[in-house]
Amino acid sequence: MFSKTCEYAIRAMIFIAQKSKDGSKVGIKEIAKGIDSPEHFIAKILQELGRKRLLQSVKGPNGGFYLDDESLQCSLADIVKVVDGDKLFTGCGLGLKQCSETHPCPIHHEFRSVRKGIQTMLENAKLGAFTEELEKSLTFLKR
Amino acid sequence: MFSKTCEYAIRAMIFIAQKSKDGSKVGIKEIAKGIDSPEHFIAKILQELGRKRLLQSVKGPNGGFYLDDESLQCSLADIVKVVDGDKLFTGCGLGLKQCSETHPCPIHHEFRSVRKGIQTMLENAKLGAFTEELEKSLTFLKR
DNA sequence: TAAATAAAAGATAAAAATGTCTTTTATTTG
DNA sequence: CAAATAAAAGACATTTTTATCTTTTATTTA
Repeated sequence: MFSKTCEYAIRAMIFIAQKSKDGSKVGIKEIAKGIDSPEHFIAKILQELGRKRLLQSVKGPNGGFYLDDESLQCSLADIVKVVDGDKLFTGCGLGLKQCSETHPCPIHHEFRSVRKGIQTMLENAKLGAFTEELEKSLTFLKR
Repeated sequence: MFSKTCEYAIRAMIFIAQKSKDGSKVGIKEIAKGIDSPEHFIAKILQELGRKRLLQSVKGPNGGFYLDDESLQCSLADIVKVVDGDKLFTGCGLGLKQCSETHPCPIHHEFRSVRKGIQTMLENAKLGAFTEELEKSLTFLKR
């Protein structure tokens, strides 16, 4: 469904969101451990998300990554678009570039509703909304 | 959503299904052209589908690939399972191996219904059912 | 201002997916 | 049976994705 890169991105952003709720910042080492990902690999991903303003960071002592109030309103769809592009939301299920509403592939119409469901779900999933269940250990991000 | 390999596989199987309706067989060259894919690459994929009995073939003059009545009843879900495995249907959206109903990731429950939608859609899409619209050029497989 | 800290950036490597080319095997037909 | 045909199989190449390691830049604190 998502690339591995995107899975890491989502997990990291949810992790940072949780840590950001009380205004604190979190270092890349802690993030990598917290979501069980390669440190430098997730660092690259976060740099990209930072450039796209989905995430904030500061260098130096007491620095780290965090999400401001606006970023906490980001949805998973926003992250997916930055990392994997929007082919999941708009691309043809069979990979046909010329596929469209008026020139559909054999599964175009069936796919439309499925895709819509994915998009709606991801757009409604705001980063700030995962904290409570994580705190209560009703959900998890590593193992 | 699917790997490129799987996209080719589905396109090829729908193509062969169409040709098989009148009992004729179709060669790998014609398939590759018909779905706009690399010839030897799709050949490999069809060999695998053949080994799994989703597809029939005969060698030699007048040989080629075809689908018997049973294979025409195959669903796209069957093909996806052979080519991409069942991670699309059962895997965690965030790539967490330990994720389950009782130990869910933050998006587990939201994902369940989306995944179910995909699975239902693919299981209901039988290879034999695409022919008519293709014949009428209401849908297409290349460009 | 010097030292320490932590992200940013760059370079390289490994693994997986995708694509191409050649040889082998099975089948049919004359 | 010999030749032609077409799939099966094997070897190899390229591209993309994923992962690792090193250097640079920015910031803070003593």
